[in-house]
Amino acid sequence: MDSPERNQIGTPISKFEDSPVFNYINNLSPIKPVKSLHIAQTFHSLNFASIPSVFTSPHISSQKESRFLGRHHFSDFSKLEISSNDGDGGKMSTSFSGSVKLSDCSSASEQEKCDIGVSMEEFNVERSNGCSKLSVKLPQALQYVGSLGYGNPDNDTSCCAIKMETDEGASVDKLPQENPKEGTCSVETQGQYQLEQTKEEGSCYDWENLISDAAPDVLIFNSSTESVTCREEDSNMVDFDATSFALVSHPPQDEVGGLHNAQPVSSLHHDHQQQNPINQLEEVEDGEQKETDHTPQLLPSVYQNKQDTGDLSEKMDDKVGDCISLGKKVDTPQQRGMRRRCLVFDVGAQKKNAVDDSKSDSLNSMQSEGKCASDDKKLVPLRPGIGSSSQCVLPSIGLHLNALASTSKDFRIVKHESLTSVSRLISMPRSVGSFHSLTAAHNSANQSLAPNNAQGDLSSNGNAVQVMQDDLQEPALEIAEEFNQNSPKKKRRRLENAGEGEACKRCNCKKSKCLKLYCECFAAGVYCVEPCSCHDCFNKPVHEDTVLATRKQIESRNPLAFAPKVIRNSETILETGDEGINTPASARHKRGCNCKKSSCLKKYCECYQGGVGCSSNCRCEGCKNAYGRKGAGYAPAGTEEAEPEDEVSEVGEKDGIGKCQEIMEVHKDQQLIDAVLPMTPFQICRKSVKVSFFSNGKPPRPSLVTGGSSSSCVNTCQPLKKSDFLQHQLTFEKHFQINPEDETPEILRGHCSPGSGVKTTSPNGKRVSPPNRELGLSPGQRSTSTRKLILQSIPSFPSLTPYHQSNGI
DNA sequence: GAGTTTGAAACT
DNA sequence: CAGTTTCAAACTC
Repeated sequence: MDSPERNQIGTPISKFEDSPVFNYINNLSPIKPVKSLHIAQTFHSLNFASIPSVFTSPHISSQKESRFLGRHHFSDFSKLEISSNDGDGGKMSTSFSGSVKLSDCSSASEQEKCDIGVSMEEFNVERSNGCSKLSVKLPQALQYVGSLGYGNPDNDTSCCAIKMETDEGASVDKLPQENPKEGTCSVETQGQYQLEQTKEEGSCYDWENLISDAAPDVLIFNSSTESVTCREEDSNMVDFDATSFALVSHPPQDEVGGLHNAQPVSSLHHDHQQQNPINQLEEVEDGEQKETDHTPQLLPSVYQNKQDTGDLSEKMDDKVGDCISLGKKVDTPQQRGMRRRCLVFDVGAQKKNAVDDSKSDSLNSMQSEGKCASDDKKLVPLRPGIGSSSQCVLPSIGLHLNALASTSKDFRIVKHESLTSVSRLISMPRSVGSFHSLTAAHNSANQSLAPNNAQGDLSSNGNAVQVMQDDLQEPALEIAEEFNQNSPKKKRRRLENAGEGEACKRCNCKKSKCLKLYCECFAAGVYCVEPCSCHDCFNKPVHEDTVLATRKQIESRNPLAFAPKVIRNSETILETGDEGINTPASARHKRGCNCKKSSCLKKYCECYQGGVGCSSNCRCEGCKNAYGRKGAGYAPAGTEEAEPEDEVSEVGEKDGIGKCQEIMEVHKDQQLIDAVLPMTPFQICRKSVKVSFFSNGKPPRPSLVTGGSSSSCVNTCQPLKKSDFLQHQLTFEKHFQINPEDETPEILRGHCSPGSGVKTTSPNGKRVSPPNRELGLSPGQRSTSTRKLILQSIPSFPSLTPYHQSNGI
């Protein structure tokens, strides 16, 4: 099995040895770097192979999924691997290791364990198999492998190298033997096994070393700090040899690294997983020899972790810096692609991890929010540094999205969400998840209260998502800054200050236990988060069952209870039969308001709050809704602004039938747009439109089924000034260019917002300007509103479906 | 921050 | 379906 690879390895090794880190490691442990070279080389080749995959978006999703699935289907994995590997003895060995780990995972209840196992398996599979078969059988793992670049000659070489190592290492033989043990045993067993191995092999690892080598992942996994350590490891790797090492670690590390940099919290798991695979592979396959390789990287990190969490921030910074340096150092287009990819993966991975953690770990992690929060805080300071590098920042994008999803206004929440992954995950799945869905066929985000119905629609935008990540760096930085200020009160204040945009849902429920629609969080389909001031809150992941049951109950009463309250104009028109109002921006409240004293000029009015005009569905009295009075069509923004009250035309409500034509016209326009433009969140909203006419012109309240747009969307849009829908679309195509002021990707801004985005054509074919409003919003407000838009809109989608179906994988 | 107002949600 | 109560957000001071 000795392949030319070894020869190739030479260079990298030298670099390794030269690095201070390497020296340090050597001092710590007797292990010699020789074999590490092989490993590194192997990975390196893998990395190169992966490069091609980088450009293909599908991989990302696959990766995520693979991991996620992997956990659940470990047993299958082992089987598959075995079958595929039957041909080669060497391959068999590798596959075996993988299978073993898989079995571990399956047996192990802990996610961490599972994660490790999965990652291991993936790697093993890749190496051992190098075959497309595996990919087919194991889409998840395979995809990941595919990203590595199986088809490429490089890949083959890498595989060979691995095989050689396995063959060479006595560990290989041992692996099969141990498999039975591990199969039943948990990860811990693996650690022991490794220890035994070390002992047997004669390697003189200390307990610490063992930990780092064998079980670092397991031990450290959960804590965010550990992730940091991983990062350090990664960074160290990078330092060793920017070119070779960075590449080597990249496939996994990049993802991890990128995530870490950007999103320390969420990325943690990934890092561990990814790194673990490497380490484990080395350990398992190479046994003693490979250990040396690992030790250099692992030891430092481990030690650091043990020493202080307090230093984490510093470490993080260092790591970040390293990552950045890596990115810079290795800037070949390919690598770039890798990074991006990694980022993307990270995001997805994060979700998965978060989801997995939350779920598999069973609420524990979620419950331990407080703990997470602390970790988060630690991490927070680091972020700014992260922002320095584009790559690093990119990962953070995921957080940003999360923040957006959960609460457009407060990023602080985002932090919690990402870190804790518990409550806010819900939101994450939706927003991010939806986007993720783009990449990943199925988002696991079970936690999201509502299923990601929109995901499918969004999937088309996968590329856009990636772009967003790149573009969102600045926002990420802001987030980091915001994180620093984290008292709930401050958050609240901010929200209040933020102005109208309702960014995040934060409730203050006292008697409803956040299990009724009174609760904004619950109504929005998200779990309550720290910023909430609710009492006796049951709207938390811990009480998922209760939440679901209650939700079901409410939905049984009113299927549209969780549907967006505000409907896009086309929908509205159809539903309400109000066409008159149908200016493009004429979104309408699903049920209409019932205001009597507020004249629909205050937020008491849901229509007003949603930034939409009142419609025939409204039973309001003395309506002066600036966005459009009941019975009156939406007036062009300018008109309304000029004199909303003058318009008070109480134009009789048109009969739905009579307006059919207009409606149809609108529909046509919409269809046209849809056909031409790529699917955007906004579009999603549209699609949800249901056509239903009612003789009386008023549809039953629940008549509407809006798949996509959420009330939030509309709401958020409201602040937005009139902008062309087309323009937004174009913007979207441009890949979410970020407006410097808003920091929000234009996509987010415009798409969902019916108000802003919709410069659609009126029934007449004239362009209607959305209600601009009296609510003159400052740029900042707009941004918030836009953010909110995205997030909220997403949540609303899922609301119709059961929360936890997401796992459906 | 406390109290009031308001209208949706829930209940009867 | 209508009326009443409950609830929490919005608003005011």
